[in-house]
Formats: sequence, C-alpha cells, structure tokens
Amino acid sequence: MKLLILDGNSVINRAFFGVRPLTTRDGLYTHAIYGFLNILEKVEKEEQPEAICVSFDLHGPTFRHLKYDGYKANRHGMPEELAMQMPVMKDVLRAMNIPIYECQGWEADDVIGTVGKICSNNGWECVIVTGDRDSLQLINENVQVKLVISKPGQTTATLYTEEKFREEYGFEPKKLVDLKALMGDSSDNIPGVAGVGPKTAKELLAKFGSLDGVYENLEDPSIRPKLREKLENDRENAYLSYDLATIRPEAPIDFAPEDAIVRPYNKPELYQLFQKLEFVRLIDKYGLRGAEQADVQPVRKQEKLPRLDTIPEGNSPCAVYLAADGSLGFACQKGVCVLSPMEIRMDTICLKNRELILHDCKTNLHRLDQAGISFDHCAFDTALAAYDLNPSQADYPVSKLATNFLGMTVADGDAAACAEAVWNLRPVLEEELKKNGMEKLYREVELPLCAVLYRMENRGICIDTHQLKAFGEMLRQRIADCESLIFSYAQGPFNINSTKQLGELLFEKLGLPPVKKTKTGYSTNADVLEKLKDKHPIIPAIMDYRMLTKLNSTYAEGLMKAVAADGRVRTTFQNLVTATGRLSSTEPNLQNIPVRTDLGAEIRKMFVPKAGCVLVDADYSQIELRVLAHISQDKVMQEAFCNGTDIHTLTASQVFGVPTDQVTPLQRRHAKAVNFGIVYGISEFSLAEDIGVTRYEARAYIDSYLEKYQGVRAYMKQVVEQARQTGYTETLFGRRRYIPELKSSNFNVRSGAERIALNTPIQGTAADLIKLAMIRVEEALNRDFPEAQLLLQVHDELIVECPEAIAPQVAQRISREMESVYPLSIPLTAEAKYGKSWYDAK
DNA sequence: GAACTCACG
DNA sequence: ACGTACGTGAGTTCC
Repeated sequence: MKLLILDGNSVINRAFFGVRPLTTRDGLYTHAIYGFLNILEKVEKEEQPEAICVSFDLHGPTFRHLKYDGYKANRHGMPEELAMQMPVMKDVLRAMNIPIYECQGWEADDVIGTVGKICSNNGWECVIVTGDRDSLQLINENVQVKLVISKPGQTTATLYTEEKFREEYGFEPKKLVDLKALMGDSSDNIPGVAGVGPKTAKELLAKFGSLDGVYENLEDPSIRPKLREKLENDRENAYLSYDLATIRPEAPIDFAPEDAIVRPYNKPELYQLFQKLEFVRLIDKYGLRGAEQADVQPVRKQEKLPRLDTIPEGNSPCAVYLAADGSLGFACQKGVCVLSPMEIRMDTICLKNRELILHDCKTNLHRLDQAGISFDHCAFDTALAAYDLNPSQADYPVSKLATNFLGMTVADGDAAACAEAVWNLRPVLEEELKKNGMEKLYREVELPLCAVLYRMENRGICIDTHQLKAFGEMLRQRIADCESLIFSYAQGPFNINSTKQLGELLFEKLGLPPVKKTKTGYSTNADVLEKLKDKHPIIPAIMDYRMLTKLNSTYAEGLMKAVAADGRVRTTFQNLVTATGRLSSTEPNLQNIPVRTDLGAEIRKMFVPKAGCVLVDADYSQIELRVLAHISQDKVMQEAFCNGTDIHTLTASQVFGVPTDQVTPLQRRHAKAVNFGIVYGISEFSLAEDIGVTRYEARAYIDSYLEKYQGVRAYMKQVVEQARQTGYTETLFGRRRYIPELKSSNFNVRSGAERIALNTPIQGTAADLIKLAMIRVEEALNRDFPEAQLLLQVHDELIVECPEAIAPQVAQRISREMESVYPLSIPLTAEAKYGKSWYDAK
C-alpha cells in the first residue's frame, strides 16, 4: 500500500511560479491553486497511490524566490497573491476529501517526517511530494521523495529512491543533514561553516563520513591549515546547523494511513468551488458537469408547493425563472411551483398585472415573449443587482448568487428552485445595494434602462442588403488583386492570414528587420508594418490586404449573416458584462462599425432608415474629458469647457507654451494624444510610442501638462489613494469597481491596477450619463414623437430612426435631452445630425 | 482554446 | 528597476 503526502507549502509555492498568473474577474487569484491541482494530478497518475494527504505549515507557505518575476515578499515572507489563495486551496482539498495535516509549533517538514515514519511502522510505502531538497534526508527503504521542479510553463517531478539519491550525492540520504551542517543554507537561515561551500563539504563527507567524523579528524594532514581554522572557528555553528537541518519525525499528530485512503470527491462542493474559481475546463475533467443536480439538497419544501390553481390571484409580485429546458419556475409569497409556458398562457391571470422579479430581465423578457407571454417591465432584476454590486465577475448564474448571498446550493437547471432563490435574493440584494449607496443608480438608471434596451433590441436597424452585397463583391475583387501582388513579391503563394507564415516570409526570407516580438514569434501587427512600409513594396500590399479582408469577413459577410428576413439586424446589448458600466454589443457587434478609414466608413452607408424616415445620430462631444474636468474640478479645464475653447488646442498651448491661435495642427494632434493618455493613466513610453517622439519629449509633455492642469494632477493622486484604502473606485453615480490588485506586490500588476483605478471613474461616469440620457430620450420621444425610435447606442452616441418630416425637431430634442441629462460644473454638449444613412448622419 | 489581429469609443 | 494606455467583440490560424 502506498501513501502520497504532499508538502503543501512547498508544492503551492512551486505552483505559484510554474503557472501564468490567473485571476477571476472579481480579482481572486487562482493560479497557484490551478498549478497545485496539476501537480497533484500528475503525481497521482504516476504513482497510483492508495492514499493521499497534504501537510501545511500553519503560518503559510515560506517564500524563497525573492528575485523571481518581480514579486516581493511581504513581512510574512510570502506574496499576498499566494497568501490569498491558501484558504481557497484548503477548501478545494476538503471538497476533494483529501485530509490536511497541520500541527501548531511544528514545521510541515516535521509533520511529513512523522507521517513517513508512521507509514513505515504500518508497513506502508510513502512518497513525499515536495519542491524542497531538505526532505531528501527522509528517504529510506519505505520512504521516497518526488521532487517537483517548476519553471514558468513546465513542471517536472523526479522520483528519488535510496539508490537514485546515492547515485547523485555519493552518500546516504541521512547524511544530507551533515552536508548542510557544513555548507549551510542561506534560504533557511542555516549558518553552516563560514567559507565552506558545497564542494568542500562534499569532499569532507566523502573522506570522513559524517560531521562527527570531520571533527574527530581535524588534524588529518589532508585538511589544509586554512580550512582547519575555519572548521575550528565555526564548530558551534556547525553543530547548531546540524540541529536546525534535522527533520524531527515526532510531531504530535493523530494520523493513520487508513485515514487518507482515497475517497470520492464531494462533487457539488467541488463544482461550486470550480465555478467560483472559473476553472471551467476542470469541471469537465473532474466529471462535475451535472453535479449541481446530483446530490444537492432541495431548497424547496415539498409541502410548500402549491398546484397551479392555488397561485393567488391579484397583483402581488412574483419571481419567474425560465430554465434552459423551457420549464418555468414561479415563486411568490405563498410558495413555488413549475409551470409549462403553455399553462401560463392558458392562465394569463397568474402573471398579468403583477410585478415580475426576474434574473437577467432583458434576456428573459425576450424568452417570455417567444413563449407567447409579452412584458416589457420588471420590478427587480437579481442578476443586474449582482452586477452592480460587483461588475467584475464573469457571469451571474442563480447558483452563484444563491451560494454567495443566501448560503444555499441551487442548481441552475432547476426552474422552481431558481425561482424561489430569485424571490429570496431580492430583499438581500436590495439591502446590499442600499448599504453601498447604489439604490438610486439601480432604481433610476440600471433597471429602467433594461426596458429601453429590450425595445431597442427588438427594433433592430435596417440594412441595405443589395448595396452590402455589391460592396462585398468589390472587396473580394480587390482582395484577389492584392493577393496576387503579394504572391508576386513573395515569389510564391502562402497563407497571408497566418502570422506565422507571414513572419517567416518578412523576417527570414525577405530579411526585413524584426521590429517587435510576440510570445510565440514575430509581431506583424499594424504598428510593425507601419514602421516597415518604406522598406519593401510588399508591406503596403499586406496592409491593404489586412484592411480589405477585415472589412469583408467581419463586416460585409458577417453583417450579411446577421440580417433577418425583414432586412433588419438586431444586436444584443450586454448590460452585465463590462467592468466599468458601459454596455457592449454582440451578435452582431454594432458598436464597432468602421469609421476611421474612408473605405471602412462606406459600411455605414449600408445602415439605412426604413422608408420615409431618416437616421438621427447624436453624439456627446468630449464626454470623458468633460467628466474629468467635473470630477477633478480642475479650474483651467473647466474654464475651457465653459468658454467653448477647443480642449486639444488649449492643451497644446499649455504644453508647448504658445498662444492658442498659434497652435500648429501637429501640436494639436500631439496634445490630443496627451489628453487621451491622461484619461487612460499615461506612461511616457506609450505616449512616445503613440505619437512618435522620444520618451524624454513625452515625459516633458506630461510634466508640463500636469503643471498646467494642477486639479488633474491632484485628482490622479487622490483617486488612486482612495481606491487603495477602500478597495474600490466609484463613479459620480456610485457605481463601484473593486480593484484588489492595487495591493499586489508585483509592479506590473499594481501599475495596471492604478491605471484602472484612474480610468474607471471617468469611463464609468460617462457610461452612467449616457445610460440616463437613453432613458430620458426614450421617454421624451415616446411622449412627443412616438414615431421616432431609439435604435443604437455606441458609448457616446445615440442613433434614432424617425420620419423625415420631423427630423429637425427630433434631432434638437435628442441633443437637448442629452445635454441636460445631469447638470455638471461644466456644460455637456451633444451634436445631432441626420441623413439617409448612418454615414450621412455623421 | 489560446494567440494574434483589428474594428470601435 | 520594473514594462508600458482604458474598455469592448469577432474572425482567423494553429496546436
């Protein structure tokens, strides 16, 4: 019988460095856990043990790689990122039913030694898995050590038997202690004998057999006088070191190898944990799919289940949850039940006039509609509330919320249980929102917006498919021409879309100088090509090819696939995705329709109004910089916006020290990049890269910017500091984003977090403003111009379709609503134009 | 599925 | 000394 014991501290430490850093979207680090599980899986497969256990030091993992990868140890000797993972790692092991042994006042090594000894006494074999060579001293005929060595990207584990050890070291395992006593170990604070290194120590041991042997033979003529002196001087240290290095297998633990015999996982618990950790692949690998249904405790009490005919009449609120299989969970004060959509339709009274509590209302309003039940209102959305409470998560399934907020286990496939959970979640989430000061944001912006988005998604926008088709054909022709030109330069065909093949051609066959590398090879992106464009005629052809194929596959072909039978495309606006509070748009994405190049902008000619109508396009001018001026209260910037001064020209005059009327176009362009850079959390390097000046010039630009805009300087400092203290940043409307990485000891991680802390209030406040504006615009149009309809939002821009005859009034009304949405210390301006296509309305 | 590239604000 | 801008989604190649 064989027992595997993992030196938990050592293995998780190795895992931490062997795996690329991973975090969940709410900022929990997970890579050491992931790496640990990989190592466990690997050694388990290799050793096929009957029993497994893990030992941890109570004080957490020690940390000996201070130089590694920019991490610095905190005062406990470990990076916080790793310390944060420890409790979760233990939860995972518990869910896997793997026992953990810890012992107050004893090191993990001693506990492991004790376990090894008990195994031997019981006739068990024992394999110790560790990254620490100290444990090799424990090797004997019953105990082996599997040494884990990890480099970024790969981990190897080597088995040391007594024989293998003797081969490598030339003496028996126990003598490792004697070796350390002589040579010391700085990482363990073992002094050894000063001036004696591994080589001398090994020679001495080979000759005299042990530490005692060395000191009994100090007068031996083979020991040089200088060495003899060192040994004599440090005799006490040597014996102290011997004690320190000796592992004492006498920890008072209650252990029997039978306790550690491999048991089945607690699947539901492990499933929950892996969900939380976003180890999606591991869920399949460990066979946990469906576990959420398997052994979960039913939260419903069967006696509480009313029949359909017992659902109370009237207008009391109810929670409705549509499961993936089409069954509909219904929960109200009286209880819960499952209904088929057909039953609901036959008994519409049971939903009519009620307040609906939904989980992701926008999606579910669409689904209910498809099931023949039409609503466009919702009294509470549990997923939306969870998103507002923490927008950084990957998703918000009911199961996750039930675990986090109710402490219950609920399966996402169980319609009745989910409906009940949604019902129970409402007051809890409402309380949380209140606690965070987000009630207004939720009640007055987020929830009402859902209905607006729902209607926009239903409306869609008209596509001129004939013109789009013709455009696609033109593109394909030009692509073919471009391709043959490229092949003639390349002297043969290859896959231009393959960055690998393209890189080999440019930088090996044609001998062009590589500008930049990616992790896997040469970089060939637009920046690189831009720098090489004068060096070879193939480069401009590739740039053209890239642009043309992008337009064709993503827009000409991609958009065509999305056009419905009625000639309109309908996007989905994701309101539970971004960390800043913005919307995003999917299937198709209508927020990234080309505009920056002339040919690309042609695509916008295909977005047209329905017959007799025009498209009105209203966009905020400089909304992010205006938000910055407001929240930083920077006097210079505020004054510029109040006076209608062009902000980029003003910045140019401030940075370059020239009057505003003498700013050159180049200066203005550079100033614009500086303004953007400030909003993103600038670095001189990137600014220099962006506008093509030296980093010293870029540094000077930033310095003089901050000199002139003192309010911005103060804001940048204050906002990051506050985020560090509270753990989150917030927008003007109280939207929060938690940024745990601000406390990271890794410079890159921390710097990134600081830029996020700076940018999120700006981008997020702008998002809040336009969300509120959308609600106001929808209301105003509905009341005063019911034939006008809001169709799209593109972050700072709204697109409305309305009859040609009323276009001027509608345009004026939209921009008025947008500008007056929320009075700030500076004016917001929104310009509205209209035309016979999106292109013409710009 | 990860990596790369590129479209938008 | 570090390594280099914020937020998204989609198409393609390659392992």
